[in-house]
Amino acid sequence: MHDAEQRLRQFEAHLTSAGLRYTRQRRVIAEVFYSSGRHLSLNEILDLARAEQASIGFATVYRTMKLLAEAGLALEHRFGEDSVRYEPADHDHHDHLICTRCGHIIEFEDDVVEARQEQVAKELGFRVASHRHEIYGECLRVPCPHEQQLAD
Amino acid sequence: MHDAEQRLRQFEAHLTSAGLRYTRQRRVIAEVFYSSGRHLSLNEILDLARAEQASIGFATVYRTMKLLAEAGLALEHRFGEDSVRYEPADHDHHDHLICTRCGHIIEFEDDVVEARQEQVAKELGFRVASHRHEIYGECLRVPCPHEQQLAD
DNA sequence: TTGTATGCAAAGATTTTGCAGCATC
DNA sequence: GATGCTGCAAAATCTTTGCATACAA
Repeated sequence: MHDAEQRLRQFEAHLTSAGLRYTRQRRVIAEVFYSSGRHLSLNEILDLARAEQASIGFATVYRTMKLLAEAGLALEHRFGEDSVRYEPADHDHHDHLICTRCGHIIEFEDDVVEARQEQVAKELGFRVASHRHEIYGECLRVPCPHEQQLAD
Repeated sequence: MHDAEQRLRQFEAHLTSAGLRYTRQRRVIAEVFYSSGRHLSLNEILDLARAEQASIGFATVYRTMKLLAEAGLALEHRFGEDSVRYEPADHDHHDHLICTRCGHIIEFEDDVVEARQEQVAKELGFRVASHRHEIYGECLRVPCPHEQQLAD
């Protein structure tokens, strides 16, 4: 995984080149986002950011995450019925396996699947722009070894 | 694709066996749902149903589609940023390829992908309960031959 | 008749935006 | 000092539910 510092610099560069400002709030939000667990909801990011600066508002988190997503530095997900979650876009493409028992999210990637879906799209006359592949299932190990819970 | 009539009978049987009622509204909603295009939003279903019976309310469509989904006769989807869409569960499992230009939705299935994802989950110690695989892309043919628009 | 269903409207939940004051460049 | 940013609150969406009335069995 890329260095969080590198992502912060990329964010700053993105803002600067667009004539936007790298404010204290945006830095704090990006920091907690890149240094914490993946797949965070806006409220989770807000809580983490407020630990650094209590006055930060939800709208600022909302708009900052939109900026990060537009800059290609964060990815938006909507797993199951949940609200939007953000994930740092700091490594290669991957898909997700979601435990229906504890909510734990495992990332995976599979070249065979990737190649096949290109082929399928091609046969249907399509050029792939992006895709989303989520597997929902249950961990076979009991007790479930994944401690993270779907929060918020 | 299964006969729409068959699905209506299954719905009626499901309701009856649960002590629920097969009302005019439920019949109308199921009829338009099974005889029309796939992947309809609740408002699209409402419009179609109101063409048959103008007094039908949104809440009735909402609750009826929930019933159909619980009965396994309809599938809920949430493509991209859209609201929920329903699809008749009247044939084998398949995934979706969504045109980012016109919103047209093509169904596909690929045994290689299906088999690989079982394998991936197994390697990670998971049993697959369900999955969702959506490819977003652009149709290479110009003009786009798909006339259906993402409505509502 | 009796319990369920309906339609309306209101409540919830989440996402998005307007705006007055504030901060950055 | 101008322009963009923040935090608040309100608006906009979409989903879900309470309730009085209507209806199916």
